[in-house]
Amino acid sequence: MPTIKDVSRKAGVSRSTVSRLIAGTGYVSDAARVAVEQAIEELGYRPNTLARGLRSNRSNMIGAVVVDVASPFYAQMVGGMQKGARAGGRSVLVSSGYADRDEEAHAVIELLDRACDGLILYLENPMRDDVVRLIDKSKTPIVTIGGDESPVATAKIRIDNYGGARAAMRLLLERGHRRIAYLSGGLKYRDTHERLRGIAAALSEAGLGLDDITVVHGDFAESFGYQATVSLLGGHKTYTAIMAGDDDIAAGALAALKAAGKRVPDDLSLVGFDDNFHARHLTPALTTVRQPVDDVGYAAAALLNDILAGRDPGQREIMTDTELIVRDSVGRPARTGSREEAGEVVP
Amino acid sequence: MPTIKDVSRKAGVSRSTVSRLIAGTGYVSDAARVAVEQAIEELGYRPNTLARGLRSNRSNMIGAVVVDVASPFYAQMVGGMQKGARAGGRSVLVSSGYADRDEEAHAVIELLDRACDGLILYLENPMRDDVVRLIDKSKTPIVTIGGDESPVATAKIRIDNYGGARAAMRLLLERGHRRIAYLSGGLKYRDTHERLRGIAAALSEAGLGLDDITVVHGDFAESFGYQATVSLLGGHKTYTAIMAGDDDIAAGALAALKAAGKRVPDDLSLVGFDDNFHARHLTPALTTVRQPVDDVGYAAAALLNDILAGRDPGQREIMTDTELIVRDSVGRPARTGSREEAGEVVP
DNA sequence: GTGAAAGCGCTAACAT
DNA sequence: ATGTTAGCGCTTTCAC
Repeated sequence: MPTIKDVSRKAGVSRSTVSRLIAGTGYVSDAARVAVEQAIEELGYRPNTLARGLRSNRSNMIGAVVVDVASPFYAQMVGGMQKGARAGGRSVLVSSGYADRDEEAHAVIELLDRACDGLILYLENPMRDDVVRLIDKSKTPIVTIGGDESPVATAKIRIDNYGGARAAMRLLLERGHRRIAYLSGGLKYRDTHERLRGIAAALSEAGLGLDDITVVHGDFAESFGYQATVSLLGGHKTYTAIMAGDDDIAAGALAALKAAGKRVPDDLSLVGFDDNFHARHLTPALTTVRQPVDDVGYAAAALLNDILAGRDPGQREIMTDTELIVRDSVGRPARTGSREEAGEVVP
Repeated sequence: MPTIKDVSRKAGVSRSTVSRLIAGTGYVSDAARVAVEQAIEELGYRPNTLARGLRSNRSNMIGAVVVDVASPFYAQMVGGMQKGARAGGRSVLVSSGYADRDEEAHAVIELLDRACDGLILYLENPMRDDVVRLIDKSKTPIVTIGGDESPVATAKIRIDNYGGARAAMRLLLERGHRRIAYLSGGLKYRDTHERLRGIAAALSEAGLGLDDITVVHGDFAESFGYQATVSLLGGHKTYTAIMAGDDDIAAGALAALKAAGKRVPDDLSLVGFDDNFHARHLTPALTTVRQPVDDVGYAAAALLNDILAGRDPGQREIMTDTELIVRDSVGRPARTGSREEAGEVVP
């Protein structure tokens, strides 16, 4: 591989001149420019990124930690980051934290070691102290997505889980549902809490509270949705609507509902969260809350580009909106929903 | 950030000793070891990857080009690569080629520039000549997934598209289907051709040929599946089974079938390909061919680890098997399928 | 406008 | 077993 030295020799100039031309910094005469460009062309010269990085202490890479790249949700987010990073001439190095504190620490350290210019962090756990210190010491700018618990964040992108959950619950309420079960994801995930707050807000607008619905805590998994729904159906209470903590849970709930001979939305309504890939493939197509994952990834990378370029990004905290995607899984409560309890009658 | 120099000073030894200890190469006395380890600990020293890479011309990164990280299929593959790479102490730098020749070239060049130790390539287009030359010049080992058209491959991982398609078609044939339509993906994708060969093989076993079924070429997209199925249904021929080039096409076909009031599998059977995330969420759950995407990613990274370590990987070409996942979308042909044409009667 | 020179942090002969 | 030295390829004062 030819080096800058080869180019300079061939062009009959000094290495500095070549360097200046490439970097576009400083003046270069036209004669020199032509000679150097030709030499580069003929030699097939490519600057050595490692050397450049060592010298300038910049790798032109953005590091990203997500829960798991293999999951469609995060994959989309990473896709957005790549596009955003590319706009600033950077690449994205991704690592998975698998929602485990030590794995997350490991991932961050890996990226820091590789001298990433900045980090985008989607973490599920509070950051380990040693990692916090490492970040501080390296002065690497950090953009966090979602959580706000990280003390090291230079800027934050937040997803409006609160508003999304509120919109979903509002829809249920507006359609007249009162006997509602919420199949929540695990309490260890931070999104869970925000969504719960949103639900409470919607309920409160209708003069209700969380106590007026049934909340079951589990995990963001299809199996939880299935089992919880089976339990719900077997219990003494009756329901006209189920809200799921995410679309996986919703898929499980739907399967259980079908297995029990319940029609959706005629007998029961169902709402999800995320607008995952499979949401619109369910039958009926799932009404759910879309998170703008790719936009979020893009915005995070763009923000980092700004920060790294010394540009003021304007805002240090960006809230991205969710969107209620109305499909076919929500209807009005069945009048005959609960003959045995002549409870609330909805118009 | 402390450097090796700081460590050596603090430990009262030379930089070489520190370097040797870290690299685990050469002898280090116990006294020195203790002193150095303590200094590293106290200083919070982390070796500078860039400097190390510049010196040794190794980045400890594996570069990967896939069609699009944001798509669940490739995301899973990348997930596998990460696990495989980590086993060898390497990270994965991913770039998307978007099935475009120049984008793919751009992606490969980016990875090469970053001094990746080896590359995993899932390309949809023949590699541009200048890129081929670049790879040759850099002597970077290459593992290709799927395609075999790349002249630069050090090793290859292949997915048995041929066997998978054959198995799917065999299933249809065994169940008695003869009026079959195949909604193929675009001819520009190489998988398309292999699958077509597999289908031809299965047909030939039954004494038939490709001419005995209807093949429609389109794109690997839901919209194509939908439109093609609408056309099929509106034509003068009748069908008892549809085989789709992938699960997206199958999803579109299913939607069109439902819209036309056809029941699956009672009126028509449907098979997909890929076992995408949504396959089992369709109603009925889709019978399809699973590609072991994550295994493939893992294997590719493991292969590269072997090659880079100078170990003989045993095989330079690994064929990974596909698996027929039988769910609920395939049945026997409806007896009354085509009253108007008293064609073949199947048992 | 251009070149000389120093040095980023590390590794690997080579010498001791 | 350890230190000395040179240099990987590049950027960046500084001097002219």
